[in-house]
Amino acid sequence: MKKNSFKKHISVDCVIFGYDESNNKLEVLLIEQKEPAKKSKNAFTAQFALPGDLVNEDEGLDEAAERVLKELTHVEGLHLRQFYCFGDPMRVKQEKDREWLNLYRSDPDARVVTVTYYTLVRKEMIRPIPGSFARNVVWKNAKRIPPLAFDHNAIVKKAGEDLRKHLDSDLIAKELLPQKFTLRQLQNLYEVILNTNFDKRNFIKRFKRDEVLVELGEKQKGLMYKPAQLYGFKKQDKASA
Amino acid sequence: MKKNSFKKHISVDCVIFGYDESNNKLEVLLIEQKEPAKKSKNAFTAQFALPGDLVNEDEGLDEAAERVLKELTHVEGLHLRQFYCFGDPMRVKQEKDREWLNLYRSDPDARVVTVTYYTLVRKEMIRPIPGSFARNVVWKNAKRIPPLAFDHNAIVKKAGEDLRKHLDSDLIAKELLPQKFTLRQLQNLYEVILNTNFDKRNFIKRFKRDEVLVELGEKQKGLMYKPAQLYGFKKQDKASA
DNA sequence: TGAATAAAGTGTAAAAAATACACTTTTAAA
DNA sequence: TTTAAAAGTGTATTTTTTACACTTTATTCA
Repeated sequence: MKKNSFKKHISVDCVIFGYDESNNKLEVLLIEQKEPAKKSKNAFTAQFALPGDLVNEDEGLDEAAERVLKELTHVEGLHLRQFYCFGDPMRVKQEKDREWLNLYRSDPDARVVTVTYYTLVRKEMIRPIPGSFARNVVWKNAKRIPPLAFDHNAIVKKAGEDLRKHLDSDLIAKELLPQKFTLRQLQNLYEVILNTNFDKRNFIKRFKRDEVLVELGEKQKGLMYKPAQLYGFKKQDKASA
Repeated sequence: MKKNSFKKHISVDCVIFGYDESNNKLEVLLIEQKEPAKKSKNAFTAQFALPGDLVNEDEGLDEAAERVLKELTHVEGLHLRQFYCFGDPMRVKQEKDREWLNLYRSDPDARVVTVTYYTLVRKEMIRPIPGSFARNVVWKNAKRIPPLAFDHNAIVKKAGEDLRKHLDSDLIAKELLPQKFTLRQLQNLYEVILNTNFDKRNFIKRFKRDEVLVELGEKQKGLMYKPAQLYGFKKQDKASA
């Protein structure tokens, strides 16, 4: 086997959307870059960044994205969707990113092309753990993403566009709601992702017609006001294009 | 600058759809791999493949795709759309592709991740010229793609899906019709790409409603039967998401 | 010049989908 | 039993989609 030059040049980055039902917020999981143990001469300015990593020589792209996700969240089996490949020759050459590259990359000058993925998760289902590169892990409102390392702001933006485009056809809501949920929960989710408001009655008609929901004949319990009917998603046949 | 290991690992591949108006066929441009000048021991079995190449160290991905396209067709300014990144660690490790890799790659065992693009062109607008890797250049009906090198069959398949998905919203027809065209030409194009048949009247209603066409007040000339009204696409404002 | 040919051109009715809109019911707490 | 909070529910209108067939026009050839 030849020298392992592959590993320098391809990375994956993950945009992990976390849905917080309690306040109906959509957030993005970011890491805060870690300062090295022994301080370097220049003060290290930690930036926020997407979780990501170089792809190992023998590792598939999807697999690498899963690994990154798993290392961070200890959750497996989330559906990751590849959405774009960012490869500007200058994308890892900005001054602001220099320090971090010097600290963590065997070849800090290497050009890196990154393949990006997004996924969705219920925020309360995971307790992210900062990995080796990260000092901290934070959720940031998807509408107010701070300046990020590299070209990560562009990546988050594109991930959001893709998410909104596929929300309906991909049945993404299934990944973000509990198994049993109310129509209101479903509507809240759509409203926060698409950043709109729907009329209750019209909103439901769509799902009724498409026959994706099952009425479970159960109701919510232990809440202050009128409990709502619970629904689930129908199991769908594996018939697609 | 460090040693140039980038160039081994990232390629672009282009799915070039050619539209032949005269027989209403949609075709894909393939190269036939070239046998080396001095024959190697084993007989070289030429495969068909997508035009593509390794990305240069200082070159953007889009830029590389444009270069590949230009080298092959001598046409510039076509709109290339990135649609997926294929990175299976085994994608260039099949026995059938060994010979070609040995002949043309400085590091035939290197793992290569490929970023894929598709574009559309009126077939008669270009006369493709085989480049350095290619013995020949051929158009193949998009519905009957022969077995290709590497994972190129999967790439073509996905390109087709993406094309069909974006045909309407991306106004792709604009790239495949002459400046002045008849409604029948427009319909033929849609029919061959989507592989369906439309009712003439209903088909047109959509465009009338969306106000993307301009009636030019001219008619076809010099044909045997009733000449049709000519249309053009409206210039569109640069307002999009 | 008129008959034949080939494709262009054209409208309407029915069904389905999307939208706008407001009051009643249910539950638990006070 | 009153109150608070959210669930639940129906209809009329508009828009969009679909289905469907005959007439008109320009040209070619007897």
